[in-house]
Amino acid sequence: MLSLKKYLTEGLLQFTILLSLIGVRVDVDTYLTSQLPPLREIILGPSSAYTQTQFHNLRNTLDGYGIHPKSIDLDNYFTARRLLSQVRALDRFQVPTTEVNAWLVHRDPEGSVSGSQPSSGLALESSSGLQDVTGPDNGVRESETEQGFSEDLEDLGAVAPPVTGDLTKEDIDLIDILWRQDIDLGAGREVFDYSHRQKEQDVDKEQQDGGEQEDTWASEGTEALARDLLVDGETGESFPAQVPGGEDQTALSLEKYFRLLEVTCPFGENAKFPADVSSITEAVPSESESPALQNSLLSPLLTGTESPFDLEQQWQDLMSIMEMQAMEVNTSANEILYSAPPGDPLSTNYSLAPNTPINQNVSLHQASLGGCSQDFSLFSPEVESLPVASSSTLLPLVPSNSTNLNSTFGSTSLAGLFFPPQLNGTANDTAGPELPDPLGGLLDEAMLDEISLMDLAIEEGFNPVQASQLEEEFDSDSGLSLDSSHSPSSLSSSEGSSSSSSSSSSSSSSASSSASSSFSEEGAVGYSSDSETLDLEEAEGAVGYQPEYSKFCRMSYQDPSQLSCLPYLEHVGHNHTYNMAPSALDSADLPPPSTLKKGSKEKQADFLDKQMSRDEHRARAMKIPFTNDKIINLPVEEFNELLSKYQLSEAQLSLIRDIRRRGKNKMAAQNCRKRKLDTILNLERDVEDLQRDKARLLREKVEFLRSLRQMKQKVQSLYQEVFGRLRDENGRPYSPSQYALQYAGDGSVLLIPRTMADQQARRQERKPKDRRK
DNA sequence: CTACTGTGTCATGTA
DNA sequence: CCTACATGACACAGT
Repeated sequence: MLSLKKYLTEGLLQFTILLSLIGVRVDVDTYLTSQLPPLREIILGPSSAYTQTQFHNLRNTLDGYGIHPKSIDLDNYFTARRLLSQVRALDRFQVPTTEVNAWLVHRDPEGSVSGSQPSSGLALESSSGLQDVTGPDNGVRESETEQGFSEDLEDLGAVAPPVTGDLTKEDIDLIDILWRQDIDLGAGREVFDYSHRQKEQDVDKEQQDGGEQEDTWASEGTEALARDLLVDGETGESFPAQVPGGEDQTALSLEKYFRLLEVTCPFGENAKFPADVSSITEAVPSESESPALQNSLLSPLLTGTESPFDLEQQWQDLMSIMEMQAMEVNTSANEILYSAPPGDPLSTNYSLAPNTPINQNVSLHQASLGGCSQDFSLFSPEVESLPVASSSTLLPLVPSNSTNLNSTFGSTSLAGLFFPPQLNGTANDTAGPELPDPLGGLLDEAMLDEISLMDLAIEEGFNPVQASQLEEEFDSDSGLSLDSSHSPSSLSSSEGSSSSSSSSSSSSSSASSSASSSFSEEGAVGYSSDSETLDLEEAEGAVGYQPEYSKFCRMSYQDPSQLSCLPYLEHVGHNHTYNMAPSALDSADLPPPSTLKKGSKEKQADFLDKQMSRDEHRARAMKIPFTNDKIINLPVEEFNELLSKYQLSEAQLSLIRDIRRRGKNKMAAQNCRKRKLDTILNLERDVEDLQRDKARLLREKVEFLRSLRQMKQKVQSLYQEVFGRLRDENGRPYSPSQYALQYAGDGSVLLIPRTMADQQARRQERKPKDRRK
C-alpha cells in the first residue's frame, strides 16, 4: 500500500506538472484534502473496499455541476479567463475526475504525436498515457498491468461492433477497473468480498438514482440487471467483464468525453468500437458465431455457478502471470501475430496492419472472459495465426473444444493442429487471436478446476496475502530466487515452530511444552518459574502468590525470566503470608507493619488481592498452610509428603486436591490453547507456502505453454513444408483438404485421407474426455 | 447492549 | 485404579 501511495502521489505530482504544462493549473492539495475523497483515500490510505463505489460516485456526483474542484481552481487562478475556463469546464466537467484529466492531458500529445506513434491506439494511448503520467518510475508490475488493461481496451474495441461513444465508456470503466485493480492488489480481503462489493454497488445505484443514470437504468431494464449480475460476480476482482456494470453507471457522464476522444482517435474509424452501450456480455456473442457457445461461456458468470472467489482467484492468478509475463508473452504473441500471413483473419477482418495498436492487445480480454469461457480453445489463437491453406474446408476436422492439450498433442493426427475449426476460428478472430496462449491455457478446464479447488480450500486469508506475495514474486523476474528466499525462511520458521511445538512462545518461553515435561518434576510449565522463586521466597518465609505473577505476565507466564521483569513485583512478592504458621495467617493477611511505603504496599496488596485467583482465595480462607503453586506443581510424592506434614481437615484436603486438579488442568488448558494456536499458525504458514508454490507452478505453466507454442509453430511449419513437397503419382501436390499427415506410433509420418484423420482425431479426443469423467 | 476474546473450570478421554 | 495430560465445552470477565 505504501508503494501504491508513493506511486499515486508521484503520479499525481507528475500529472499536475503535465497539466501545468498545458496551461491548466491544478492544486494538488485540493484533491488531497477534501474535494476528492477517493483520490485522497487512494493516496493517504484507501479503504479500497470503497474504491469502486467512490470512483463511480465521484464521477457521478461530479458529473453534474460545478463541484469540480478543478473548476474552482481555474476560477480562482484564472479569474481573468473565468469565462473561458467555464466554457472549457463545460466541455470537461463530464468527467471531472483525475482520470479525466489524464485523458485530456493525453489528448493533446496524442493528437500531435499520434502520427509518429502508429503503434498506440486511442484507448491504449489514454490509459497507458495515464500510466506514464502517474508513474513513469513505478514498478514493472504496474506498467505491465496497465498495458494489459489498455491493450484489453483495444481488444474490446476491436472485437465489438462499431460504435464510438460506448467504447470509450467501456474504456474509461476499464481504466477504473485498472485503478481498482492496482488498489486491490494492496487491499484487504474484504475488497474481494462478493457481498461487500454488491453492497457497494447497491449503494452506488441508490446514489445514482437521483441522477441521470436513473434514466439509463430504466431504459436498459432487465438487460442492465443481467449485466449487473455479471458485474457483481466479477467486480470483486476487477474482472474486465464488469465493465458493463460500470458502463451503465457512467454512460452519460462519459459520453461527451468520448466525443472529445473521438476527435483525436488515431484510427479515424469507428469500426472497431462497439455498436452500442453493449456490455461485454453482448460483445462476446458478437465475437462467437455460436450462441450456444456464448451461453456456455457466459453462463458461469450469469448464473453464478462459479463462486466469485473462484473468479477472483483466477483473475488474480491471471493478473499475476500477466504482470510477470506481460512483456514477454505479449512480445511473443505479437511476434506470432506479425508472422502470420496477410490472410490472417484478424488483420483482414479489421483491415489492421500488423503494426496497428490492436495487434498489441494483450489477452486481458480473453483472460477475463476466459475465466468463464473455458470452451475457448487453448491453442486456437495460435492455430489461427498460423498460415493455413484451405482452412475453411479443413476446419471442421478439429474439435471445437480443444481445451485439452493432450488430445491435440496426443493425437497422431496432425490435422487437428493445423486446421482449426471454423467455429473457433471466427470466435477467436474476434476474441483476439493475439491473446497469448498461456493465459488461455490457464483457463482451460483442468486448470480452472485446479484453481477452483485450491481456492475453495484456501480462499480464506489467501487473497490479501497472495496478492502481495504474488506481487512480490512477480515483481522480480526470477521467481526462483524469490521462492528460494521465501522458502528457507518459511521452512525454518515452520520447522522451528513444529519442533518446539510453540513457535508463538519461542521467544518468550523457550521452555514450553517440551520444557514443561522436564520441569514438571519440580513444577510444571506455567508455574515452574514460580516454583523456583517460590523456593527462595519460602526460604525467607515467603508465601508469595505465584499465580499473581502469571496474572501480571499473562502470556509469558512460562518464562521465569519474564517474571522478574516487573520490578514492583519484587517487594510485592515478598508479601509472605502463606509460609507462616496456619494460625498466623490472619495476621499475615494484614500488610506488614512497616510504615514505609505502607500506602503503596496496601495498594499493591489490594491489587494482588484482586489478582488472586479464586482458588487462592479459597486456600487462604481455608488456611491452607502452603502455596497453591506447591499444591499444583509438586510431584505426587512430594505433594503427599507435604500433606502428611500438616494436620489438615477433610475440607482442606478436598480443597487442596481441587486446587491441584484445577491448577494442573489450567496449565493443561493453556498448553492446549497454545498448541492450538501454533497449529493454526503452522497451517497459515503452510498455506502461504502452498500459495507460493502455486504461483511458481503457474509461472512454470506459462513457461511451458510458451515453449509448447513455439514447438507447435515449428511442427506446423515442418508439417507444411513436408506436406507441400508431397506429390502424388501424377506429380501434383496433395490437397490439404483431402489429405493430412499423421504421425505413426513408430515415429514415421503417414499421408492419409483427411476423413480418416478426422475420425482418428475424434477418437483421440474422446478418450481424455471419458477419462476425465 | 452486544460481540468477541482470553481465561478458568469441568467433564471426559487417553496413556 | 491412580495420575498426568489433552481437549471440547461452558462460564465469566474484560474489551
